[in-house]
Amino acid sequence: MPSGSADRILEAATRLFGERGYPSTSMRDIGDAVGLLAGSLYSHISSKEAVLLQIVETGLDRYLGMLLPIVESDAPADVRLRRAVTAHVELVTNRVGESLVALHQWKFLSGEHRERIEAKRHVASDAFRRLLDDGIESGTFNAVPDRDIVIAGILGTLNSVAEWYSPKGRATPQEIGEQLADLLLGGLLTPARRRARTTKRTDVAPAGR
Amino acid sequence: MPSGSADRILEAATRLFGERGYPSTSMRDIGDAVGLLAGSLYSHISSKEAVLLQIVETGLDRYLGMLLPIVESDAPADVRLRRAVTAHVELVTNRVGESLVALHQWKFLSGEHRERIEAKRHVASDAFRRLLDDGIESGTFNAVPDRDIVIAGILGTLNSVAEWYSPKGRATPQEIGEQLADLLLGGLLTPARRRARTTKRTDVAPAGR
DNA sequence: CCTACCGATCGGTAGG
DNA sequence: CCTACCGATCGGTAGG
Repeated sequence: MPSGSADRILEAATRLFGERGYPSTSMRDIGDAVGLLAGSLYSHISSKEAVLLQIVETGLDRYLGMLLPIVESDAPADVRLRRAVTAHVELVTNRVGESLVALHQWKFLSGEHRERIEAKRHVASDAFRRLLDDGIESGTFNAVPDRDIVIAGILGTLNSVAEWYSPKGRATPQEIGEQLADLLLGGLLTPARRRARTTKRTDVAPAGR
Repeated sequence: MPSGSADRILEAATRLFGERGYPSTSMRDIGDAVGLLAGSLYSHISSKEAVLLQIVETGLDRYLGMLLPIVESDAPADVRLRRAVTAHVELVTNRVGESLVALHQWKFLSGEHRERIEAKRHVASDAFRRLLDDGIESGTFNAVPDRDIVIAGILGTLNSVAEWYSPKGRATPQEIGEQLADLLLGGLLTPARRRARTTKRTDVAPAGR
């Protein structure tokens, strides 16, 4: 139950950075949100960028702490992927502000801070890559020409949830997670239509590179 | 072949707004890129926000001009969806800067400008909704509990391409488009595994809301 | 935690 | 298209 001044500043900054972006949020905006003057914030924090770094790194660590045990469990690859998808959606919907900052505002970190965050982002996509490899090797997933495209596609879907999710929307986080898992794992096509398309695949191949 | 001063300013602003974001790009940055002083830009443009609006609206109009004829053609729904996916990827990879600005920086437009852009964004998601409805009605697509989740999932994947695509990457825009279409239309699961999962669907249903 | 302030930078303009 | 400048706002600090 965080309620110290530093925590309240961090909470307000998380919300504001997520809503308006880091460069568009001034220290005066954050001060207004917590009832302090801009200058007074510096009794509790060292710099604006240090606040950003802490939000981003906390969010990324939380995400990896959720993702890695799921990916490294010994369940079948498709079960692990489904769990990763639903857990991802639940984390992101539970912490929209933190997720938005961790996903987009890290670009405004400088130098070594930014490099450390980029390294942790790689840990996450590497985990998905292993998961995909496992599934292909075991015959659970279809072989794909380029795994990185599939990974980027999956993460594109999952990360975008932070941008449109509203707790007032029709669907619960669980329902969103299940439906996106169905989309990414099962696809849209009905089984009958899928067979028809598969046999005609070369008809729609690109003309050439 | 645009090469007037106003066009060169627009090109530079498109690249800079896409790379750093609108609030982090100063008129001096744009001036540097085209070899003018910040104040001199105002002989060719009326304001920084007017430049943003023109980039966003041009990009969105270009996108709708591509999407709507595809969605409204009389091909089967899955063919139309595949065409929309590949065309989306080709447009976004062909104009990364414009796409990034149109997709993310419109939030910094104010008042009526922003409202007009939001309306046009709705036109695009409405087109996808019709397409999905057509496919479900004709039995081409599986019925889904909430169409908007599927649409958001598809657009999340497609729009994220602008953030990671590089012309120096392994895959061509055509290959990316085909693979993402396979992912979104066909899914990852092999046919055998798909049947196994489908019969056990209720096992993994959420505990409740 | 406030008062009072710093130098830097912002979008934009007048006048030529 | 430049010179010269405007008021506003920025992140941050000294001193209490």
